Amino acid sequence: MPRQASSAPPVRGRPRDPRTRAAILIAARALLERGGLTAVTIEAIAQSAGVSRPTIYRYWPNAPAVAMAAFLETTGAAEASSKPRNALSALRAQLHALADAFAAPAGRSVAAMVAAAQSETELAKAFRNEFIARNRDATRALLERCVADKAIEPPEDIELTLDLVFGPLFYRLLMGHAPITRSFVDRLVDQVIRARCT
Amino acid sequence: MPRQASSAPPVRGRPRDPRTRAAILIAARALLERGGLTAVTIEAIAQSAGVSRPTIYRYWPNAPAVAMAAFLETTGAAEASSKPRNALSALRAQLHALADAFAAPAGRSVAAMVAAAQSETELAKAFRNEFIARNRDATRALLERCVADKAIEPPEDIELTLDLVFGPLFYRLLMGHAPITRSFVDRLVDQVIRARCT
Amino acid sequence: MPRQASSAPPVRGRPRDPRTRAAILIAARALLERGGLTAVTIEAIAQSAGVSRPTIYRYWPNAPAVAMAAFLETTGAAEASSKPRNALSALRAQLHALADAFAAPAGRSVAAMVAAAQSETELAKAFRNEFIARNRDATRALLERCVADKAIEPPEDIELTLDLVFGPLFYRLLMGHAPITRSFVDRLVDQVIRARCT
Amino acid sequence: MPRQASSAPPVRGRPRDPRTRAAILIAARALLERGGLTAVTIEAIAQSAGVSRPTIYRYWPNAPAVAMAAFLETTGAAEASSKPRNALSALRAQLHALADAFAAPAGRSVAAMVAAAQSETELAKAFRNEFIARNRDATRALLERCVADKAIEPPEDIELTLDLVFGPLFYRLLMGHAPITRSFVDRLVDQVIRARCT
DNA sequence: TCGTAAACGAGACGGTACGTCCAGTCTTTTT
DNA sequence: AAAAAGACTGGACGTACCGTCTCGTTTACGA
Repeated sequence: MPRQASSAPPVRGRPRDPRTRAAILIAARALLERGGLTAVTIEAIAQSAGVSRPTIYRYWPNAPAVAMAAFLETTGAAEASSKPRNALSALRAQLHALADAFAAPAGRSVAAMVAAAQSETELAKAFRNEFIARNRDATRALLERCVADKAIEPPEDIELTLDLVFGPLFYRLLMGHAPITRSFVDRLVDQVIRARCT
Repeated sequence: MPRQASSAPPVRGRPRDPRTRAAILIAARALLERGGLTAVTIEAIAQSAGVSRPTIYRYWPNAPAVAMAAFLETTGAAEASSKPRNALSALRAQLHALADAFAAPAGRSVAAMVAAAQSETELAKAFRNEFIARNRDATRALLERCVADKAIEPPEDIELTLDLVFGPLFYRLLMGHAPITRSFVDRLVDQVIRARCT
Repeated sequence: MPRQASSAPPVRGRPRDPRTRAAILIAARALLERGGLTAVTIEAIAQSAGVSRPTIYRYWPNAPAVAMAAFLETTGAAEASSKPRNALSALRAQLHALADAFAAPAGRSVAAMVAAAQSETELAKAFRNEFIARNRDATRALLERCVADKAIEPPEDIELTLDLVFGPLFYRLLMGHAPITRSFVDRLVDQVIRARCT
Repeated sequence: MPRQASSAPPVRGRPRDPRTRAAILIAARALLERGGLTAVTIEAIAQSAGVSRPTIYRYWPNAPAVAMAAFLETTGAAEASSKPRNALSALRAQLHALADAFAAPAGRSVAAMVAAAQSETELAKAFRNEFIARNRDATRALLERCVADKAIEPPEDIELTLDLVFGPLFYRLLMGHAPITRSFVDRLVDQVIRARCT
C-alpha cells in the first residue's frame, strides 16, 4: 500500500523550514510598507529576515516576486462581513472596506503591486488572480444576491458593472487626483446601480 | 552691451545644443516602447543618444524623470477632432481614440508611466498635470457641450462622471483582466450617461 | 569470532559501495584532464559521478584532495621497463617516459597537482610521497645500478643529482619557456652524468 | 601644434588616479604574503585598499591577475650586485640571492605565482616574461661574462645550463622535499659548471 | 527476521565571493 | 561656461560553490 496514494511526490531531500519562508515574507512586507517597492531588495530582505541571499532566490526569482508574494499572503481578500444584513448594505460595506484600505497606508502597497505588475507578466498574473479576481468575485457574489433579493435590477453586463465599481477606485488610488473618501464610494455605488434600482 | 537686456540672465559659456535634449528624449522614448520602464536607464539612453551620462543629469534628475519627460513630450493629449459633429459623438470619438491608444503598444507606455508615478511624487505630479488632467479637461469640455446641447442631462457630479469614464479604462489597461475593445467603450459610455439621457 | 580480530573495528552498518569511490575518482580525473584544477569542484564531481555531494565529503575533505587522490590513483609511477637492458639505457628510457608524460596532456595534470600542493600542506605531503618520492626512488635505483655496473662514476651527492635531473623537467613543465623534447632529455642526462662517465 | 605628437591618443575624460592603482597593488601584495593566493580576493583587496570592487575590475580581469601584477611590480629581478667582483663570484652571489629569496617567506609568493600561472595562459605569459625571463637574462649575462673571462669553459648549450641552474631551485621550492640552503646552491653551481671549469 | 547502523541521494541552508550593471558624482579636456 | 569623456564610489544584482545539516531510503550485518 503506497504511503502517498494521490498526487504529491514523496518529499525528497531535507524539507524546507517553514520559518524561513515566513521570515522572508514578513521582512518583505515590512520593507514594502515603509519604503515602497524600491526598498524591497533581496539584500535588505535577507538582512532583516536573518536569511541568506541565495535562500531567498531558492523560493522566488527576484525581489518584486517576493514583494508580490508578501503582499498577497498578508492581504486578505474582501471578507464577507460577519454581521448579517441585506445584500445592498453588505455591498456598500464591502466597498467601504476596500476604500478604507486604499486610503490607508496599505493603499500604497496596492499601488506598488500594480506598478510591479506592469513590468512582469508573471507578477501581473498572480496579482490578477489573487487580488483582482478575488475582489471581483466577492463583489459579483453580492451583486447577484442583490439581484436575487430584488434590491437592484439585473445589470445587463455584470463584468462591466464591476469595472465601473472598481475602476474609479483604482483610478483615484493610482493617479491621486482626488481622495478616496466614504462619500466618494457612496456616490460611486449610487451612480452605478441607480439606473437599475427599483 | 548685454545680449539679453531684460529678465533672463545673459547667456554665458557654450550654449546648450537643442539637439542634445531632443536626442535624449527620442532615445528614451524608443527604449521605453520596447523594453518598458526597466530598459530606460541613464546608461542606455546615453549610449543610444550619443550623449554622455552627466549631460543627461544636467537636464533631469534620474532615469524615470527622463522617461516621463519623453512620454509627455511625445504623447499628445486628446485632441478635439477636426471634423465638426455633435457633442455626444465627439465624446464617443474622443474616448475611442484614447481606448485605441491604450490597446496599442503605446498603452504599455502609459501603464509604465503610471507605474513610475507610484514611486516618485514629482513624477506623479507631472503625470497628473500633463496627462491625466489634460484628458479630463478635454472630456469635461465635451461633457459640458453635451449638457449645453441638451444631449444629456446635467450630471450631479461631473468629476465623478469623469472617474466613471476613465477609471474602468485605466483599470483594464493596468490589470489586464479584460481587453479594451471599442464595444467596451461604447457600453461604458452608455452606462455612464444613460441615466441622464433624455 | 570477529572478522577482523586485530585493529579495525568490526564493520557496522551498511558497508561502503566500492563503486562509489571509483566513480568519484574517475569523474574527478576526467574533470581534471579537461578543465584543469578549477573544473574539479565537488558540485561537478557529484554531478558527473552520479553521487551526492555529502557522499564525496564522506571520503575526502575538499575538492583539491579528491583531485589529488584521483591523480595519484590513476597515475602509475615510473615503472621499470620490462625489457632487460643495461642500467644506463634503462635510466634514459625511464626519463624519456616521464618526459613524454609531461609533454602529453597528462603533463597539465601534473602541473595542476603541483599548483594544488602549493596551498595545502596535506596535499603537498601526499604529492611528495606518492609522486615525487616514487619517481626519485625509481631513478635513484637505476643510478645506483649504473654505478654498480660502472657505467658512471659514483656521484658525490646522489640527491643533488636527482634534483639536477628532475628539476629542469619540472621547470620546463611549469614555466613553459621551452618544450620538453626527447633531445632535451638526452642532453640533460648527458650533462648531468657526463662528468662521471668513464 | 599637437600636444601629443606621437602615438598615444590625447587623454580623454578624467585621468586615472595613480594612487588607486598603487593602493590596489599594495593591498594585494600584503594579502598574498600572509594568506597566500586564496587570500587574494577582489573583495579583500577592495576592502583593504579602500577602493571599490568595480574599480579593480577596471584595471585587471580577476583576482589572480591582480596578484600577479602585485607580485611582478614589487619583486625586483635579480640585480647585479653593486660591488665589483669577478664574474664567477658574481654569478654565485646572484644565485645565492635568489635562493635566499626562495627560502624566505617571499618564496611562498613565488610558488603561489607558479601555481596561479598553471591555470591561466595570460598569467603564465606574464610570469614567464617578467620573472622567469629576467632571471634567466641576468644569469645568462653573467655566464657569458664568465666565459669571456675564461673562468669557465663555454657551455655547449647555454639555455640548458640555465635550466640546470634554475630547475633544481624551483623544484625544491615547489616540492619541498629538501630545503634550499646556501650549500645546496654552492654544490649546484659546482656541479653545473664543473665540467667546463679550466 | 528483524532491528540497527551506516551509506547514500536529495535538497535546504548560511556563507563567501564572484563578475556585472547602474547610479550619481567628480575631474579633466575640449568647444 | 557648457559639453563630453571617463574615473570613481557604492549598492544591488543574480550565480556558483562551499561545507554542513536534515531528511527519507537502502543495504548489510548481527542479535
